[in-house]
Amino acid sequence: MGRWQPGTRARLHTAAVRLFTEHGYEETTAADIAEAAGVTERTFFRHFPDKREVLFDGQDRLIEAVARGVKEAPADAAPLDVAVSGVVAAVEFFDEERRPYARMRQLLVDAHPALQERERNKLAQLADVVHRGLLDRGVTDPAATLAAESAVVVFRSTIAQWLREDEQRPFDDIARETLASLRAVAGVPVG
Amino acid sequence: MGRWQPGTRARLHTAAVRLFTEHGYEETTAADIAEAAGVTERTFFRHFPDKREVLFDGQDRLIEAVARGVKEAPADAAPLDVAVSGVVAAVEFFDEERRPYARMRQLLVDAHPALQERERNKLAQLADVVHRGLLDRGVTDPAATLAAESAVVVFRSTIAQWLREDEQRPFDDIARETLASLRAVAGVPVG
DNA sequence: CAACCTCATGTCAGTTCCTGTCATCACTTA
DNA sequence: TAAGTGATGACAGGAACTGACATGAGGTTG
Repeated sequence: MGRWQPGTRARLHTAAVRLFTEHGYEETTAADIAEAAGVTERTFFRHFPDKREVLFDGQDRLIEAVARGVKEAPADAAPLDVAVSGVVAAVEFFDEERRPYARMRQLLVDAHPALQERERNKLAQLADVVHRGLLDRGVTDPAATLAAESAVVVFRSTIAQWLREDEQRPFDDIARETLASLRAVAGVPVG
Repeated sequence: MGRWQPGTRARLHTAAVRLFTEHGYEETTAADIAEAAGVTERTFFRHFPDKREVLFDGQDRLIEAVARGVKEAPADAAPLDVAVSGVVAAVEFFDEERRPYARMRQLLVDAHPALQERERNKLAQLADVVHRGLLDRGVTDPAATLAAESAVVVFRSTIAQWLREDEQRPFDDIARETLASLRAVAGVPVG
């Protein structure tokens, strides 16, 4: 039947965000989204493995950015610095057209446990990428895992702070500040 | 109808673990578990909010143990030490009848993304408890969050290492070792 | 140009997860 | 003994997915 429509996936994504914010996440069915995008429910699930995933479309590019950031970190940097360099590279992701979008999305996610769960999942993927990057750099494994996961902790805290300050200050400034805080918290206040 | 049966919840839990390991997680339906426990599917969902949750029954006691651990940490300890004291208090949880059980459960969880998602959720609750405990102790908020989440990182890594060593060494020994590793990774000069 | 191939989509049937609602029965308390 | 409580059964139903098969558009090859 239907002739081919360009950007079906993108249309599903934007329709989903709109319907979710207008009527709520649980109140919006996958069929509703599909209809709003002019396709069938079945097509929705061909593009996204489940309903939640539609909100996380495009995160692959963030993952890639982070991987690149880790790879391009200075060779003599400490593991945690390398890891955080990775997530700081996510600036390029948040500095595009996505700004106003990011806050709206975050509101949605924060309001629904099911979506928070999925978000943590994505952050775990981020940790995995950083982890692999560190292994490639020769960092051995207990340390690599710890550094990668700590970097994600810094990442989360940085985003939260960035949004709290209404995206005024540069993302990477806050990231470096957060990293310093983590070091302070970790205990030893040495210069 | 039915006369009251003691321990319905526990019976559902053990039946679930058995069926999951025998036939797989996705292959086992909630109705199967209910039937094996001698109740209705509806009753299953009265005891557990969803199918995954049945595998995490009893985690409340772990949460409580961690909260207690944070509360009882020495007054002059650094935030991260307090936080880790909390998760180290989870020893009492892993030192009971649960040892052989823990490994089997972990195999199940590791094999199914949906269950990993839920596990991360539980760990987030752990972080919340530690976070609240730190706030009660007067630690201010950016630091409290960072310490709490770092403690969870230590916790995860510790469990993994503990299982890797076949539960030979004491849990809290490994935890302290992991904490030292984290400090080294963070580039904090050890005191 | 026709036969062919690929690929996104539509259609339909079916399963599983999960929920609301009401009835029932054992046990408890007044 | 009457009323209340609490766990359960029975049933209906919605929403999230999945598998199988058909269709039609566009590009490729002879």
